[in-house]
Amino acid sequence: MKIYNTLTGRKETFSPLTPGTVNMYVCGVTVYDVCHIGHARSAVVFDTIRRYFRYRGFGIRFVKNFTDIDDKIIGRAAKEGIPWDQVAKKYIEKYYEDMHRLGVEDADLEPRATGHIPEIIDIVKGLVEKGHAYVMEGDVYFSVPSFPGYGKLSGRRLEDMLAGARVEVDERKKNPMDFALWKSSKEGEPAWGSPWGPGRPGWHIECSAMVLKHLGETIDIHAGGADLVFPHHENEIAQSEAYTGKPFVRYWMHNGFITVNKEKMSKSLGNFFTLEEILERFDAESVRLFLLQTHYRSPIEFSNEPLEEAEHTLERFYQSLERLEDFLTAGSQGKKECVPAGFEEAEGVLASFRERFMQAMDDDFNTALAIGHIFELVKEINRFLDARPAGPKAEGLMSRAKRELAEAAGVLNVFGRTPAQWQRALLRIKKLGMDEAAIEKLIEERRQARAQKDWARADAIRANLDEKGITLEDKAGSTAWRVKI
RNA sequence: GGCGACGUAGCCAAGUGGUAAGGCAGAGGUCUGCAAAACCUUUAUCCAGCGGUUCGAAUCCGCUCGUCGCCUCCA
Repeated sequence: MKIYNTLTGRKETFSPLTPGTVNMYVCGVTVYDVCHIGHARSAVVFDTIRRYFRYRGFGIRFVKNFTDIDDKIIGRAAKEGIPWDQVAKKYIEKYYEDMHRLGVEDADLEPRATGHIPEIIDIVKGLVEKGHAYVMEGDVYFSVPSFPGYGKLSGRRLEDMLAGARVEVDERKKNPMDFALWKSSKEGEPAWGSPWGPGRPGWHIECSAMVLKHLGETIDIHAGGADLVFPHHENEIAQSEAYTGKPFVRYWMHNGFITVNKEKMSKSLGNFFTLEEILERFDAESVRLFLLQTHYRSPIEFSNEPLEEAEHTLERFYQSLERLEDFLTAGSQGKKECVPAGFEEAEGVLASFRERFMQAMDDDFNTALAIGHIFELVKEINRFLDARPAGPKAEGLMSRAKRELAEAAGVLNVFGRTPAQWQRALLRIKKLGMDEAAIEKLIEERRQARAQKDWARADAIRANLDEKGITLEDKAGSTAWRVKI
């Protein structure tokens, strides 16, 4: 298995510290507002990676935090007129709601900054004792020049950063690059007691504390969005390694951004789309597929078009799955065995499928390629079924195909529903104003018209449904309806 | 100003040394009462441009152009 490591800038063969088990920490969200599609990308990508590790037989301890105290939460509390911890609670709940819809599984552990104040204080104390941090009027700062490796993750040198001159000027810091480990609180702000007076933790220290407590001094994988590389992860390395004297993280993974008009989607630019509004218009599975159809490190341009394409892709998948299931359900009782000419080819594609799927995923979690392989198999299934096969040999092949698809689907956590569930979900999300019963009733009317060869009447019913967004498909013994995309 | 990434068909997107996956859209065909779907054929002599390394490069190196990111909170 190969993983691109931000620390070295290249793909490396993955081997965990303890063979067979992976310790992984993902930076979650700061809960001061609802999530946008960018947050979803990070969650979905690392959820998929976690699932793949399990699929490959690794034991994995997967930790994802919530930052539930910081300036933005305090600001939001003032704005909404509710206590800061109510802000955190509200947006944590919203986070779960959104992420569950996207098929993101809860982490094994979801620690919060405020649940680790004593651990944070211990580390800050230790850093002060070791001379890596200093106290200034109730604040504690990490001394960046005291840590020689500073800049190794983001690939920059201290001098270069200072030359940038966009660093805030804070006279109390000894060095402009120094960052807060502990912030004294003003009157009325949330505060915890500490050796330096009442205050709250700085942003970066919580992750160091939670990693250390729940996963250990050196962990295998630490992940998050690419915007966390600097300063957040750089600072985490500095404070953690200065404190423990051990390497902090072995593989750093960062996902790429979602862009809008080529620009990074962000709160400050105001060009973001919340998950709430996207999930109002698109089924969650379409969104998840949309996110996985691009390699996790590449940027994704956000717009309706690729989301609609993802719907198409799902439609194609579920239609083939339906054919496959119909074929298996019907069975070959009373039919003459027929092994079509394409049997060998189909068998070949099927036999190599799992291997190709794993090869793609082994290569830095190339979900886009893996999905491509799924569609090669889908095409082969369609082709095979087009040849009207019958008999145990064909059935055996197709039930194997079904199992293989289900297995891959389980890893990516897309393509996992039944075709009927997919259609119902589409019917709901597209708000066509028709329910299943009404559609079935019209299909029955049309069936009768067709039985009498009243083509005009049958076509009128079909046209009527088409106008409302429903396409009919006449199959061997029945008619299926589909939501037009 | 410093550091870095990316530029593949009409669109999306894989592909890091061996001769361009997959999807969408388009054209023609098979199937169908007609459709729809599916399948078949077809759609990049070529991977931003120019040089170089190599038997061989979209893939490695250099330069140019373009786009974006980080350097400030940020997934």
